[in-house]
Amino acid sequence: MQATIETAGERLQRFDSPEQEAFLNLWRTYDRLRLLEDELFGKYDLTAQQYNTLRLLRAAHPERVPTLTLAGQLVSRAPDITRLLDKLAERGLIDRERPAENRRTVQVGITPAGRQLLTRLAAEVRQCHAAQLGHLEPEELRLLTELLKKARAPHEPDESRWR
Amino acid sequence: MQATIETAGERLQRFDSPEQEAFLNLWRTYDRLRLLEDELFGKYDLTAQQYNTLRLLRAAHPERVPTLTLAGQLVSRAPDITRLLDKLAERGLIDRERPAENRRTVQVGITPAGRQLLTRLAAEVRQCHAAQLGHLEPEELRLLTELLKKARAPHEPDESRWR
DNA sequence: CGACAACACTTGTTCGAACAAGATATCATT
DNA sequence: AATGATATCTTGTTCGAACAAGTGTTGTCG
Repeated sequence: MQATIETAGERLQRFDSPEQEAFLNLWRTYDRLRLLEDELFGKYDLTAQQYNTLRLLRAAHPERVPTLTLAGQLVSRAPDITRLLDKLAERGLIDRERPAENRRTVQVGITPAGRQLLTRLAAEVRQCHAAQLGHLEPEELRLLTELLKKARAPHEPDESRWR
Repeated sequence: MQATIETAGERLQRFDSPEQEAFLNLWRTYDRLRLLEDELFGKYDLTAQQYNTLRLLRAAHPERVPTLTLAGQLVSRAPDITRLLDKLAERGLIDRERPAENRRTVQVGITPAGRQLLTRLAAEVRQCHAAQLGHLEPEELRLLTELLKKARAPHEPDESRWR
């Protein structure tokens, strides 16, 4: 793993602290990689968040998941989870039911059409991830993932699926 | 650096590939850390993107920067750079001028009020970055930054300031 | 010097993200 | 059984992000 040589003097002109440098690099890298995902999902009129919703529902299938539980498992906060689900439901990719025994919750499930869409997308999604990060060695990928987890660990809610 | 032990079986249930795992962790970590930034900047009615615009302009000061050059240096794409600058100009934090010798470009500069705001924010911003990532060892921070750079390297435009 | 291409934004419009307030259902308490 | 508290979404509204089309300016070529 070869480092980009950078003198302290150079770095200090552009960043106020190593923490800021790391965060801005995190943001920048996210933004660049996100571009590729958006391009792919855009072709299918999906947002990355919608795609991940479908993935989570497929993982739970044939179980259903309450709306807010689902929202808590998403990668990114989703205060407008209801409308996100509205859009998926309009397209017949998910369905919802309000059980008679507890009419407070709304149980969300993926439909056959939703699972079909995921299947149809699978190869392209794998290609996209390979294009994003396939140039890293397996060991680098593992290390990156580990450092990212450690970086956010203090900021994960206790009940988070991402802990 | 101790690894979270995770069996392959466990991981494969949640992620389709190590690349996807890395990307989703990148997204998640960005989202969590971003939360802290947003809270801080929200108090001053700034977005993170606006703050970074001001930082770039301060770095260039007393030089001015053409609008699209500035847009290219931002962390995140900004197709609506004009309106972003409009909002900062309304608040007197930046100013713009159209030089007579080349009326195509718009040269953007930071005002004294803009520099004052950055000064006033400095301590809180440093605290925020410390809260975000201060729990990592210097060596971990350096490694994370390096891996992030390497991860996005193939996806940086040639002329990018982020290369 | 006139047409056309290239440059550097600007504006129109649509859409998702965010926060707050509201609505409905159930549970706990007396 | 009525009251209030809590749980679980839903809706209103505002705002920034994104893409595409439009505008004014300068350079180039015949």
